[in-house]
Amino acid sequence: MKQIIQLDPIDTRLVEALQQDGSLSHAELGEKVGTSAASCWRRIKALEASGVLKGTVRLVDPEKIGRGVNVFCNIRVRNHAQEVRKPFEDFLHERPEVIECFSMSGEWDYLLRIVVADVADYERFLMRTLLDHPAVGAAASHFALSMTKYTTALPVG
Amino acid sequence: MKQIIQLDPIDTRLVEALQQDGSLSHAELGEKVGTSAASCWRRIKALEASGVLKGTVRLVDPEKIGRGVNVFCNIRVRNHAQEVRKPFEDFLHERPEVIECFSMSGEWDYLLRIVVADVADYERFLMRTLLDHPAVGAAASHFALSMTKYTTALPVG
DNA sequence: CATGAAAGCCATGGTAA
DNA sequence: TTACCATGGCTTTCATG
Repeated sequence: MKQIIQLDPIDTRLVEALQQDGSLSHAELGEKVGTSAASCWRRIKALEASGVLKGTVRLVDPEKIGRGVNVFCNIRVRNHAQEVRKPFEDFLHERPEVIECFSMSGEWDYLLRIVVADVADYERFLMRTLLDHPAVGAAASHFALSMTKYTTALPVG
Repeated sequence: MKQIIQLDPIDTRLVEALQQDGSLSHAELGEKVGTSAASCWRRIKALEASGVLKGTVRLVDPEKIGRGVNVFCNIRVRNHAQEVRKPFEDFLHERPEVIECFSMSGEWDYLLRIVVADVADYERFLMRTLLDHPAVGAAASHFALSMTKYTTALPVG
């Protein structure tokens, strides 16, 4: 059972602010959320300790590095045994072009988001990497035309 | 036409490192990628200016704040005119539970990733918010059972 | 011309009251 | 919460390959 952490109004605004900009100083954060820098510092430490706040990352423009094409791929596994799924999931973790993977209810077992340079690049990945994996029974690919919205910020509070 | 920026080996490692941990100091980065702190500083400024590096964000554990349920929702719009799609996209930008939205090729027009607390929470969002929007013609929802992989780091180089 | 070393200033984190 | 201090990072300059 996962523990949900309750946040007071200041923590809530703090987490909102940090999700938007992780480079703010404690003083700026204090100003923004309505408390002092020292208080911010303590709250952030507590939020890190409780596991609410995770890492700080720098975001990259996909287009600028030639990874502007998003493909969603539904996967059905040959066999639902853990001995089949686990190695497949490990394999996905090692593939950097697989940005997201969800285990799904319904007709398909997994939904993957994959970033590639172009259609030919995806063909290579699909044919030579994904479909080669022994766990994969069936796959259905859907190309995105554009990214309408993408955020790492979750609604909080 | 989007411009793809070519990165030399040091820039590549720099961007890789910053995508993993955006809180490293220039000195630590220099050590990691094999150059000096000053050089790192200059390179980062250039990568920001060229648009490769975007913001720094803090990540939050979805489970810990009660947003552990992911739903993927396919949407078909009533009408493909820009006068219909644009207001719908603006509407999605205002909905914080909509984390990602892609305009899609194929049978459906949009694919949304939505984070909610539980199934009842999703029902409210679907019935009272999404399906109420005049642009929405049809919707098909798929629940994730678990998040197998999630990263913000794109493959570079 | 870009890089790396050196140095000073300043802001920041951390602590004590 | 406020005030303070010391640490360390940011930024510039300069010499070098």
